[in-house]
Amino acid sequence: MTSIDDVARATGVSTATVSRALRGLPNVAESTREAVRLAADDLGYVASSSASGLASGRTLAMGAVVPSVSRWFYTAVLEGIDHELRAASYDLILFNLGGRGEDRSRVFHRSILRKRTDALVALCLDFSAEERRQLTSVGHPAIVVGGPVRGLRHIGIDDLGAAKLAVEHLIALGHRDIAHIGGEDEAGLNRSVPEARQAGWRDALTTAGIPVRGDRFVLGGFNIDTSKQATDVLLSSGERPTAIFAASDEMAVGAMLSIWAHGLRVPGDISVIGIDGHPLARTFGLTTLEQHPFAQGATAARMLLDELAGNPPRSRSVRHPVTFIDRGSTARPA
Amino acid sequence: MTSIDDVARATGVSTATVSRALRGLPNVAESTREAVRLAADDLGYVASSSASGLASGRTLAMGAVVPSVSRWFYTAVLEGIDHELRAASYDLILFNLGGRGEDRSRVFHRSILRKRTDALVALCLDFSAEERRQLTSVGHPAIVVGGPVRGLRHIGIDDLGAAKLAVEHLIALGHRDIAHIGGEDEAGLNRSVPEARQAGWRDALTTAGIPVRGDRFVLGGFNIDTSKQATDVLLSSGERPTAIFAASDEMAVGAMLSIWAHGLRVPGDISVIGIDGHPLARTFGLTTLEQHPFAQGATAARMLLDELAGNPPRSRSVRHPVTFIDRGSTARPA
DNA sequence: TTGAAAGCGCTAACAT
DNA sequence: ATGTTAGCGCTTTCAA
Repeated sequence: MTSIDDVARATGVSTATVSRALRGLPNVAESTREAVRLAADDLGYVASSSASGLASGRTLAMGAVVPSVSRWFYTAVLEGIDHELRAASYDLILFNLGGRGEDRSRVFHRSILRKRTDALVALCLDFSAEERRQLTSVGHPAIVVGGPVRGLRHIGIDDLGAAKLAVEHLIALGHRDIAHIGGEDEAGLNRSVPEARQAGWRDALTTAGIPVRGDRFVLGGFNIDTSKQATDVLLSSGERPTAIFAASDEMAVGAMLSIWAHGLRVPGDISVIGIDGHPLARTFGLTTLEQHPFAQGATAARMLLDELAGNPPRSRSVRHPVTFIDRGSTARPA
Repeated sequence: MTSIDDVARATGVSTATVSRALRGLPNVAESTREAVRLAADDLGYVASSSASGLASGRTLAMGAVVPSVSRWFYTAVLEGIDHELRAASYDLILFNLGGRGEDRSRVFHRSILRKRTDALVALCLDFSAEERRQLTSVGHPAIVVGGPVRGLRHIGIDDLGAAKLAVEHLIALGHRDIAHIGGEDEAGLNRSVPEARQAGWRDALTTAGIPVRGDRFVLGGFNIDTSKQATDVLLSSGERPTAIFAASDEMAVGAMLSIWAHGLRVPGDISVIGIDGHPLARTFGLTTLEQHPFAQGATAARMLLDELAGNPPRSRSVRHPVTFIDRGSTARPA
């Protein structure tokens, strides 16, 4: 491997100058910089990240801890993060907690505290007080995207408010029998999000003076299949609700499939509304409240990069707005 | 930050011994090892990856270059890779090429050759001769998952064969008017895969003595929406095909949605078959040929880890088997 | 089984 | 504008 010395020798300058020239630092003659660049290119020299990381104390990499990479929301947030990182020439280290819980502390220790990264963004994950202490002790700025957390800034939407908006939309159309398909995450992660959305459903009904019926709440698994099954149950009872508010777009699609399978129409027989802005919502003509995970991820990454650039940390959490998109899956009750 | 010296001092041994003890190397007294572990735990010591990377020449990280993280296939492969890496205590660096082509060489240079990783797996990506030369020169073993590539090993399925199987299945049911919805990748990436699948369609028809009609081939975009539109076109013509072979499961779902929207039944009026094993296939009762991206990713990662462990490189590419799953979306023609 | 010491390839003060 | 010189925190011979 060609090292910085090779380039220095080839150019006839010191390694310090090579380092400065290549990193675009000031106080290097343009002619020198050009010569160094040429030599580096010629020799195929690229600085070793271990060496520069060790010497400078910065890895130029950011870590993203995700509960899974197979869910739309997470990948969309990841893309937002990645977008900002690329602009800043930062690399992305992916820490996937996927499934098993035992791994978690190992991952945390082995990888995160090993200082492979300069900062950390966690998706819908909580940190224990101990973990936060450790993060602080390694000087790792961290931020959470998704669910709110204790003791750490976070980027997210107002889940309660968004859910209320969705249900209020249905109420405004004249619905009074509105069911809710609540989400449940496999690992018990991210519980606050489905809970907030459920609370929004209750609140909106209560505020409108509509009694909250226990049998109008069913649990799905944040995916199409289980939500479809949950809706099957909902529709098998004698009297059907006139509208369904699902805790996610995928769940709403599941509801639509169930409704269709029962020979009913959307929104003719039953109105359906979701939350997310999932691509399928467009495909299925689903009315929804879009949250913008890409933007959320980008915001998080930008905040951290800012901080790493030496700007004063913005300690405040950021609440992203949601967008109401009417695609016609809701209408006044028959 | 507590360093290896702190642990050495606390334990009263040399840093060399601490290093050996913590890494589980032989020739360390059990009592010493225990003491070192205790002290390390106590002090919250974790080795710096930059320092050990620099000293040892190994980063204990593997890079994955992906064209996008928002597509099912890629994330499934990633999970397979991640699974193996975790077992080996390797970290995963994600290089997302997402969209723009200009970025590519920058990413390649800046990140990959910077030796942040010990090995590289590329998803459905080709390498230029120059890039391969560079990879070799940094001693980076590399492998490709997905499309076949020149000059590099790759893990993948027999796309031509799988497509033939799908079409032969339809022919065996008695179909003679079989349409194909071909895939087209946005970035022009991964072109060989859709091409092979299309070739399989042609081959199977030809072999069965069925003329290949140009108007029975339409192009979708490897997603539900465009495939639905493509099918709309297919169905708007006078006489309908009796079966459709889609180049992916998502595309097959798009076809089903179009068919239903036309008031037709699957498989009553039109049979549909896909390729992939996408979760939606189950949801929609789609008959398909499952490829197993998780397994493909795992195989790739394992091969590289093997090689990094010093085992002789397996230079051969690996062809993964596909699994036929009949979910009833195909039947004999009416 | 353990320790001493020489790097690994860079960066960052401090000089010049 | 450029060079000198210490490290950064580990790993790894080589000795003991």
